[in-house]
Amino acid sequence: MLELAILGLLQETPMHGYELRKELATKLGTIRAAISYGTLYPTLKRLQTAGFITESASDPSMIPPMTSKRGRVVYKITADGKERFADLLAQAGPETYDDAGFGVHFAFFSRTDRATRLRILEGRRRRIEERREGLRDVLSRAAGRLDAYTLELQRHGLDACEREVRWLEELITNERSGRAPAASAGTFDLPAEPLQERAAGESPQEQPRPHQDRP
Amino acid sequence: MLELAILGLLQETPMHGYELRKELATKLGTIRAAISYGTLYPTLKRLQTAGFITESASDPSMIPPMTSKRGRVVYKITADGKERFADLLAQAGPETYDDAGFGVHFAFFSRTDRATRLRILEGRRRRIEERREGLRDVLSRAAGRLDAYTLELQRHGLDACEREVRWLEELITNERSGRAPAASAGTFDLPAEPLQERAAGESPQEQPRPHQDRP
DNA sequence: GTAGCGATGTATCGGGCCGATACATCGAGG
DNA sequence: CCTCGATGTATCGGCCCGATACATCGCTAC
Repeated sequence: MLELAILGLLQETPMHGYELRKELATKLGTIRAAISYGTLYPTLKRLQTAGFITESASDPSMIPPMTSKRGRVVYKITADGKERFADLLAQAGPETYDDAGFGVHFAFFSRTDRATRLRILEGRRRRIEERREGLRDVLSRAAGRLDAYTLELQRHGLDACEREVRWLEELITNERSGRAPAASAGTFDLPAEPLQERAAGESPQEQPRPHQDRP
Repeated sequence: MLELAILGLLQETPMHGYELRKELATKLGTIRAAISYGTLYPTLKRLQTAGFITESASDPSMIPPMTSKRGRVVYKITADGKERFADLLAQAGPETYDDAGFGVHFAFFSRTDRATRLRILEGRRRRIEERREGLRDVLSRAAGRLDAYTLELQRHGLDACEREVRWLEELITNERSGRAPAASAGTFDLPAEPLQERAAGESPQEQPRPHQDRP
């Protein structure tokens, strides 16, 4: 799973480990908080051994700070790596439908063809529906055996399942009709913020603005 | 984490591995689908070595089927194990607030004193709030850098965070006012099912049932 | 000036947990 | 009779995590 994510990010631009971890954290923030270095470095080593990435020291593209000879290692994807990435993106096994696997695949959906997107979305939906049925069974059949807290936990979990199924259904509908993914209006809207100049790479300012939350 | 769960279940009644796994699955169904045997058996061995549980072969409490000499191993909690369980229940480290840790602790809240319950609930809330703030940051600051699918993933994650915080807040309020946990009315309702006879400990019938679980 | 601090950066180690796999018994149905 | 699914115990390779160690850079504070 991590392999896919790393290959995907390195396909955009070469990076060193620290940077990679940060990008991973923002791109997959929903899935896992932050990848551990105890995972990242061994994985990078593995990918390197397999020939999917190469390392080159002291990249030249460092202008602002960093003008010294510290041992920064920049990783770059190879042709084999790109091929591998495409393979991993297209093929969907059972591990594609668990929380982590689905999250990573979804995060790279903009580089996945529609047929695969639909396949993954539907596989994930089936998975969640199964979990949901399991919880319903427990709540209706085993309810008497369980204490109030355990029951409450199941209820909350069931709720989350139902919500996710609805979300997936919406996404599937959108995919089928060829619309963009983000048709969910009102899910996230800043009150009166100027967020036009996004889609450009940068925004130089950044005022105090302490996290307004939905009106 | 698993250690806590196993000790907790064995405190209710002695069990063998297979049964333990099933109980784990229904009690922690929200948290992890089903514990792997590749996890369970080594953990049992560890607990045994540590002196928290003991194994005894071929339990006598097997009346209906099972009258043979197969190597069924029944695990029983020891006095040390009970002490250990109480310790684990009471103390809350950082791992108590991640998804798995919190879920297990919550599942045993009926055996936790109120002060600890509140501490854990609040710690979890803080954790989720941090995750939520991270997602809000990404959505407001880094939005231009990310594609529509990644953004949608973040939105969905943010939504889940906000929902969970609300859930936790409700639970905290209930704890403080001394009420039972399940005040969430209408969260779970089958269309026209008769599920009155819950809350009694038992229901004697249920005929066909090969291998009843607990009479 | 210099001492500390937080961010940047690379790397390893022990251990928990998972999926795959192997093997064996039992009751039920074809 | 014979296979199939549930019950049951157990191991192995491998991913991934948290803790830890070490080193440099730029900033602020004394």
